[in-house]
Order: sequence, then C-alpha cells, then structure tokens
Amino acid sequence: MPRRSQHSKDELRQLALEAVLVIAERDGSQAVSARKVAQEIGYAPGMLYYLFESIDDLILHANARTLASMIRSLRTAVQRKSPQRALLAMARQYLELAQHNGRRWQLLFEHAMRHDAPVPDWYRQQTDALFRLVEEQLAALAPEKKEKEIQLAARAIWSAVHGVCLLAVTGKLEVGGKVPATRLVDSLVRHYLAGWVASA
Amino acid sequence: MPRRSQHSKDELRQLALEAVLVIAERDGSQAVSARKVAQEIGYAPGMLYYLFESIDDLILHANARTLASMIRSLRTAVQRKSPQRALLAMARQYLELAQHNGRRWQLLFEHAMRHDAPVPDWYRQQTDALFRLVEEQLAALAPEKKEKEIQLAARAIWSAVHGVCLLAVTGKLEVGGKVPATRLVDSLVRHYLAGWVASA
DNA sequence: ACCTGAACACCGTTCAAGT
DNA sequence: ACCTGAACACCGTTCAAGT
Repeated sequence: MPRRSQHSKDELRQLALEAVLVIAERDGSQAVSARKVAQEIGYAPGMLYYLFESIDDLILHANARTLASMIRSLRTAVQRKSPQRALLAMARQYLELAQHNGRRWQLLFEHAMRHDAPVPDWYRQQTDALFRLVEEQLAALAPEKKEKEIQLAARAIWSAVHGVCLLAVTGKLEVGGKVPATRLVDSLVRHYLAGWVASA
Repeated sequence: MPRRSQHSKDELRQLALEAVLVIAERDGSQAVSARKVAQEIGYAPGMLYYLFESIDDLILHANARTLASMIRSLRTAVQRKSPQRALLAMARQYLELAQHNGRRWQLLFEHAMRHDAPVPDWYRQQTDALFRLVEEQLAALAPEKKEKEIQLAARAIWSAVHGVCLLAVTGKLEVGGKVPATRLVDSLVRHYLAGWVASA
C-alpha cells in the first residue's frame, strides 16, 4: 500500500549494508537474514530485492565494506618501515583485525565459501588490492626478482597468513602448550621471507 | 506409527553419515539438510534426532570421516621420503584432495566455521593427528629443535598450506597470470623450511 | 524402544496489488 | 516508481502418539 520514499535508493542501500554488519556483530554472522535486515531498517522483506539481487549479493556488498576498511588498516600499518618489518606489521595487523572484529571477519570468510558461483569482478578487484599491497613490499625487498615471482610469492605468503589467522580465530590450533597466534604469524613471515630472498 | 527396526542404531547412524556425503557430493555442500538426509535413507526427519544431537552434530561426524580418510591419504604420501620431500608430498596431496574431492572438502571447512560453539574433543583429536604427521617430519628434519619449536612450526606451516589450498580451491588467487596452485604450495613449503632450518 | 506426523518458528524469494 | 503483504517452497527441531 504505502509509498514512503523517505530515502533515496542509494540511502536505502547504505542503510541495509549497515544493518547487515550491525546484526552480524550483535547476533553473530549466522543470524544475518533478509528478514532480519528488513526488520532492522523498518521495511518489508521483499523490499530488499528491489535494492539487491539476492541475500548473497547483499552480504557480498557488506563484506566489501569490511574488506575496504581492512585494506585501509593494513596500509597504515606499513608506515615507513623496511619491507620485512612492513610485511610483518601487516600480517600482525591482519591477525589483530581477525581477532578483534571476529564476527565481521567471520561473515566475510564464511560467505566467501558459499555456493560455487564465481565471485563478481567488482569484488575480486578489492581482494586484488590487498595482494598488491603485499607485492609492493616484496618488490622493494627483492628488486631483482621478476614480476611473476613477486606475484607468486605475494599470493603464497598472504594465503598462508590468512590460513593461520583463520585457524587461530576458529580455535583449531591450540594444543597443550597454547601457542600464541602472533608467534605463528611471525614464524611464518620471517622464515618464508628468509628462504625466499635467499633462493635464486 | 511404525516400528521398523530393520537396522540397528549404529547401522542407521552409518547410513545417515553416508547419506550426508552423498548429498554433499551430488547436490553441493549447501544442499545438505536434515530433511534431505532423512529422505535419502527413507525415514522421517525427526528420526535423526534419535541418532544425533543436531544437524551440526551429524555433519561433524560425517566430516570426521572425511578427515580420517584424508589423514590416511597423507600418510601414504610420506612413504620413505626424506623429511623435506615428505612434507612437500603431503602438502601437494592435501591440495590434490582439496581440488579433487571439492565438495566434501567444502563441507568440512565450511562447517568448521559455523557457530561459535567449541569443537568437541573427539573431533579435535582427529585434527591433532594431522598436525602430528607434520611434527614427525619436522622432528626428523631438525632433531636439534625443541619440541615447542616443532609444534609451533608444524602449526604454522600446515595452517599456511591449508590457507593456500582454501583460497586456491575457492578461486581467489588467480590473476592475469593464473598461477598454478601447486607452485604456490611448493614455494611455501620450500622457502619456509629453508628459513626455519637455517634459523638458530 | 523405535519411529512417525504434525506442528512451531524460522528461512529466501516472487509478485500481484496498492499508492 | 516504490513498497507491501501474502504466498510458495523450503529449513531445524520437538514431541505426543502409535506400535
């Protein structure tokens, strides 16, 4: 019946995205649903399909925000440090984000695995921006390496850091000794870089 | 109304677990549901709650099977190889499993992230068995290292391998060049080990 | 003891209908 | 153009009731 139009389409979109993150942080990432998002912003569930293609599309856009703020955070971690120290700082900061913003982070990587559907291009460009930050430091660290080698190493090391953060946050790494996650990240970055730089 | 009792409780449990994996492989990991599992084995949905605590408990048990077969597969990959070659072979085999049994693997790691509930002990022991395989090889590689160091390195390297496999399988690593995932795994294991062994 | 069938409180998504 | 409300086809889970 109604026709509210209090907000523009884009304002509504922003409200919905905000609501996704609020719900994820408040009630857990599993609690995010189209119906709850709609309720949170005071609209009927069907309205969301006028803003987004699907609930997956909605969550993906919300995750893009999280990703963007993560990239900003990593960028500031670099500062004017040497390449090695910058990479170490980035990895630590990534872990810090994973541990501190746990639920937002969970929404990001949980959802990434849903469906076999390929990730849309606009989203891929965001993740590529993250790899580029790593590539920059690797190139500064080893200027003699070819671009291909830099790309490969950036993907190897960052996937590795991601894996450590993932298993650490989901509590799958503790054993009797309870190794602190930051030690794992440090060990990984330090030794991989040492081996990589030394290699022909 | 009925009381069938054609199968023992344990037989029924095995049937249900089998059904979970069949559905995951046939229809995708997202398609696994209590109702579908019940239908697959020809029972009413409610019956499953007489066998398992919840759908999560059911899937966790099915995943334990996948994990066990993965561990067996990694064990055979070791053979009589040198520690370095054994670790490389294990990592490659892990990637191979991830790529070949994609949907089973997806069910395993998707589900691992659901809920904040801690993973039960009987499941943790399974994952620990995997780390122990890695620790064995690291201990053989560097007998002078302390046990603590071995444990830390095993978790670091295996989380890293896991991360590479995860992002590779979910297609988040390709860029223009399309780096083959096995190169990433190789680079990671080789360089990390080189750096680790060389470190004091 | 073993299992059903119906019920409850949820989902995502579509779409005719109202302004 | 913008949004609702109801409907459809799904969920997980519980539990009285039947044998």
